[in-house]
Amino acid sequence: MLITSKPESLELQAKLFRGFADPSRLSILEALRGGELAVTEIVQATGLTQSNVSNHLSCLRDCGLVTSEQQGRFSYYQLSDQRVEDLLSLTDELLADVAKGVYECTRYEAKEA
Amino acid sequence: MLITSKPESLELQAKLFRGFADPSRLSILEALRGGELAVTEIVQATGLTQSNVSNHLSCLRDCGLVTSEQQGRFSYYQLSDQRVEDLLSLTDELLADVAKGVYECTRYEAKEA
DNA sequence: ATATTATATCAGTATATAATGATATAATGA
DNA sequence: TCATTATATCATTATATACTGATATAATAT
Repeated sequence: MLITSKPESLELQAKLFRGFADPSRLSILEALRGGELAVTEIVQATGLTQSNVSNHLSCLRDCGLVTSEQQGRFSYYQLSDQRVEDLLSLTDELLADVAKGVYECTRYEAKEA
Repeated sequence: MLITSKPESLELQAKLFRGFADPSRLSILEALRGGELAVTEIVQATGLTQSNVSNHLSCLRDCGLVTSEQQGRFSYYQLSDQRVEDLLSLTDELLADVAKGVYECTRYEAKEA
């Protein structure tokens, strides 16, 4: 096994995963599984603030996970690719099996009572 | 669409994705695609420091993405599930298609020259 | 024209976490 | 025993980023 440190592609892949790596963004993606939604609808569906949703949507769009389309004063967002849903489904399944070990993901062991 | 904010499961799912959302951890996972490795081998394969690798391995284990087995003074790590590889493959593919838009994933638009 | 609605952006704060260097632990070998 | 090797942990620092509240922009409606 030869030595290669972190090439560009790993940075990109990490950024892609980062798009999924936040509960607020996941709730947005989850809402969008039902189809295209305007920002206000996403705000209602998730319970997040408008500002927060807008920031997360920018992130998701920059990550390539969603696409947006303007119609008048509305911006409609949707999942960009079937594989985004596939990733959500796959991790849902995976979680069902390994959830036992995912309580904590810090470098410190779970030291609760 | 009714209102539900962020249930436990979204937190867990986010943590799972977080395991993948770092270039150093991805390089470790990538190394492990070839099969079980001891920590020192991972250090060599990735070029990361021993301490750093050890911290990331703890994270990956806590996230349920890898499992470890002790043999004498060696700890052997391996991917915990075929679906971990599946997720890596799926995002590889997805990246190939949408990479154009993943240059940046900050809330600020890419404002380069 | 003015008000309202939909969305985006900004500045500031708080928190999370990646990396480092040092040290601890524990197994093996001389 | 003592040295070496393999790994884990600790404390610290620096950076990234999630969130908030305020404001800006722009489209529509009255």
